[in-house]
Amino acid sequence: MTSDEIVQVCRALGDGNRLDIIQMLSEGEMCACKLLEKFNITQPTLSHHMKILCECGLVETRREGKWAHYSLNCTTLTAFKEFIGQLTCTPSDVKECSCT
Amino acid sequence: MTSDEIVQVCRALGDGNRLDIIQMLSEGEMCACKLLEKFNITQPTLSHHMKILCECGLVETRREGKWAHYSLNCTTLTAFKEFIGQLTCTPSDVKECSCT
DNA sequence: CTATCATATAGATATTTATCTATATGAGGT
DNA sequence: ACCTCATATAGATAAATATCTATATGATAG
Repeated sequence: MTSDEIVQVCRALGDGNRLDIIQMLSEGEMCACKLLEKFNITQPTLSHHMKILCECGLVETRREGKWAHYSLNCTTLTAFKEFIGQLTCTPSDVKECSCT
Repeated sequence: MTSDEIVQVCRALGDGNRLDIIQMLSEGEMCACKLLEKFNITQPTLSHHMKILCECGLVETRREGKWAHYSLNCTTLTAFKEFIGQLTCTPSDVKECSCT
């Protein structure tokens, strides 16, 4: 996963509604209509958010007749979790500032 | 860590320059001047990015004379990693769409 | 005290984005 | 064929944001 792809995932998660959607999908597949019930947004706005979540690869769509079922994409989620997991805050030795 | 705080961290990470900064700080504390050398941005722009990273709690500043040393904040980073780590993509049973 | 250096703030601007209303698409049912 | 329902797209708009130049702040050196 490239740095740009990570940025895109972070942008996607950087919205309250979308983060809530992701948390719901973490509990399993859910259809658009069900998601729509849970939020105070219009249908086109939900559609827009789902598009962003899909485009960054975090979410995938299963279409069944007129319904759209969304779920988390394991490949992307796992790669993202790995990336974040690798960040460390081990306090290294205090260094001199070597500028100038 | 509230959902809103997670959103703020994600927004902070949703920029290529800032993500790169975080990756550098993951290797240990670094001063502003050193960071500035690595990017193709002006000093005020770097300052702006650092402010955003600090405001979301991911980064902390240690001031030493005229130099500012930045490092990752362990508390926030750990909480964020935990949040992301908890997301799961276990494919649950395919459910009927129970709308109308 | 003054000049210099590192960083922060102010203000401007172009781009992105979250949201809405209106409309299109496309699948099923009658 | 036609109507209805679920979802997507188009277009508009207000708010947020990434960047710059110019300037302020505050520490250190002479």
